[in-house]
Amino acid sequence: MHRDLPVSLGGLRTSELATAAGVKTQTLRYYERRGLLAEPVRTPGGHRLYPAEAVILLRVIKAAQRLGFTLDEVAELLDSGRRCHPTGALRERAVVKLDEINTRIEHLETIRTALAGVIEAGCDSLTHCTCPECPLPFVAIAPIPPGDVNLDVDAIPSRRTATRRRS
Amino acid sequence: MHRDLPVSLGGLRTSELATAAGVKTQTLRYYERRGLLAEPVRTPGGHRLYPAEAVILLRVIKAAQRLGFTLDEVAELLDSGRRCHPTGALRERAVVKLDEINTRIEHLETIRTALAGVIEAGCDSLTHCTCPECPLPFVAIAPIPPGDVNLDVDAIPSRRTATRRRS
DNA sequence: TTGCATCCGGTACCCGAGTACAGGCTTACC
DNA sequence: GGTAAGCCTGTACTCGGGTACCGGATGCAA
Repeated sequence: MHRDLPVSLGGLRTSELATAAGVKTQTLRYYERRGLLAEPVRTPGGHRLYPAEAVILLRVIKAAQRLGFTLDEVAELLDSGRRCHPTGALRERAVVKLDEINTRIEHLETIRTALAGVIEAGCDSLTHCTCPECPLPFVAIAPIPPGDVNLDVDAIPSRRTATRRRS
Repeated sequence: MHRDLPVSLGGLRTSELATAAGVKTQTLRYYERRGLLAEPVRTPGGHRLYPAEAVILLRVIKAAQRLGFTLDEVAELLDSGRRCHPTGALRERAVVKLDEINTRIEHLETIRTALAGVIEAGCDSLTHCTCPECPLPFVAIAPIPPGDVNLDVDAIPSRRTATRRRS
């Protein structure tokens, strides 16, 4: 292998990487804190110098986000990908995530149906609707779905901070 | 009209209303701060005494939440319902909300398709996938959908606080 | 060498819908 | 009167994914 073409003579500066990956410079430091980006080499003065591969890594992170993974999950997937030979980790995660997405779609479809009913019936007030056979009281029967309209706060065991470092 | 049956002799205590409506007592005070619940009468000692209708109001709020409305929207709908004769406000809001819900469902369906593709192809790593014709790079093409997986932060003009009082 | 752009770490803040806790007061019952 | 339960206000915290701002240091070109 020959040497790579010189990339900004020694690495990418924070703003160069940010521009190349389409994120803000603050986001890079945020990802570093979260453990998604390894701490890069520094100049003698303390400025970060990223390797060219960092651009690809950031694209991968964004792709995984688009698939519905949280940054914590992305970090874990990247970690398990680094540590060992290919296992089923990604696949398993994807299957679980798919299930999650399906559940959320179902909840939203329930809402859509109820909302369409309210529109169709011509409801004109939450409290004193004058429409005949008003469906509003029946909306009260269904539970409030988690995760979409209201934030889903169950299944969160450990307290965490946005400024934590990686384990 | 005869007098209502005595309800706890003068009104509902905070915990009585909370229990009757299926919410926490703190939530009642939170709703009061948000302007969803009017400030109730107090005992000489400063304890809140709610009218019996408050239970119904809370059920209405919960029903509206189930339809996908935020508390701000619910507050507005309740307000416009109180101020004037039935207008199309609720209907208009519901139509807009329905559109919102549909958009979110579409985003989630895009994610679902991509995720199913990843599972079907048998991807085993985010960074070094060994599967043939890996779909992962193509995931990078679609934009990150707002509102669902990542929080939607556009279209927020005014700064607001959770502890504000109603206007 | 001067001047300006960029970068540094640290902290605080945003969204929504609550929840949690501290320290003090009131109410109700015995 | 004593005591326990409930209520009060006020503040801080949760989730996730970043943003915004600060004072100070560094990098680079003219």
